[in-house]
Amino acid sequence: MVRIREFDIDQAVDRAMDLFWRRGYAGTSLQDLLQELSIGSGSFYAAFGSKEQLYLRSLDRYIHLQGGDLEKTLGGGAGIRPAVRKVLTSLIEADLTDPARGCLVVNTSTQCGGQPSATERVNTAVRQVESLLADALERAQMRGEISSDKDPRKLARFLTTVIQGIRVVGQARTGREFAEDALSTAMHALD
Amino acid sequence: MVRIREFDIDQAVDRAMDLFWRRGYAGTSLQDLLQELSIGSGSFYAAFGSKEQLYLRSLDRYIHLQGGDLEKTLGGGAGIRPAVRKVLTSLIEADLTDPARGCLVVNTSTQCGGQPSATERVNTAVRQVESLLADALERAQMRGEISSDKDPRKLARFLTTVIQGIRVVGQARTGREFAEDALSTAMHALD
DNA sequence: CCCTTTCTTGAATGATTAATACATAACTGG
DNA sequence: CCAGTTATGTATTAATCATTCAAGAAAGGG
Repeated sequence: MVRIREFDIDQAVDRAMDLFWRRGYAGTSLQDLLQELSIGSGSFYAAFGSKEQLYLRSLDRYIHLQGGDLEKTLGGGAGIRPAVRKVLTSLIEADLTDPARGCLVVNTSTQCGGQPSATERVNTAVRQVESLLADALERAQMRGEISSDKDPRKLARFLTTVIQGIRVVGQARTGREFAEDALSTAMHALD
Repeated sequence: MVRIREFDIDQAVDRAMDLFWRRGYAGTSLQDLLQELSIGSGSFYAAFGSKEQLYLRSLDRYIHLQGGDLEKTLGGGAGIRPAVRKVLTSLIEADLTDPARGCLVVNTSTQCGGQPSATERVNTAVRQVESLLADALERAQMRGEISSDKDPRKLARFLTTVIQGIRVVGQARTGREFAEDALSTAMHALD
């Protein structure tokens, strides 16, 4: 009954996410996006409304993907210690592999200038990490892996903060040792 | 022998630093700067060369000021624990007072897109924090405030990472409790 | 095979950007 | 008080920005 879209919207969001991730909001021009997505501006605005809306959509996608990864790692059969270690290690590796990316949530929080819709998402993302960690820590505590006098939520907030910190020093190109020293020290908080 | 400049360059750098700090590089237009500094574009380019050069100069100024503050707090007569606690607490307070600012170094690292001159400064700043903390921790260790089996540099890297993390979650508007939970957990690393 | 609907293409829009040019004004050594 | 030097203010530049618009193309029901 109608002409069908020639590109896949979800795939386009993923590609846009990658571009925003590496170059930031201001650093990604509409031309960059059009070229990366191989579409014209008409299609772009018909599909996404505006650059800002696509950014927010990309950010939502990012938060969803990261949350899924985190949940999977923390929910895998391993104990809480190797699981947390794996979470932190994979961040360090990611920063070493591609230092230009960092974390889209962190990038957003420093670039959005307090814009409500972006700030709200940043807050949501941080709270998501906090609660995924808190749940995992609580389960570990019930299994006896963590001393009963620890507060899982407090520990989760601590680890969330360390995660954000690692993402920052990772972008500062301080080298693997730096982040690994921070990691090994942070792990002692679980003891 | 010549006409003298009508504005104070150092003061102008301070004001520009404040603007870049709150609004970011891309978010601060030349017009914004000219208005804030109350000068014309001719004077601007004569004095600073370009927007980018002024940004780097503002960043240098920021790093210098922050380094001085940190050195002062860590060098004050207090023990290492209250000193470190004060450093972290003041960051939390700053984020609560003015969440739009955050840390200019962190902001730069996520906004510069890997530009060498900016990345280099970010690296320098992180290493500066690391070594100021490492020196203070080493002195504290010699005074017997810190157990001799600790590695001051490792601890310094950990605290540096926590500092960056606090700056991020502070901008995420997660509230005072969040950062304070992270702070109190982090302090145990010194025990 | 045509009509309706939706998508695509590409040019045009006006706003904003950083940066420059130039005439004028201020200051000082001689 | 004049000459030389440097700062200032304004107007302008060329580029780039996100967005809109209109005309043509694809698809499927009747």
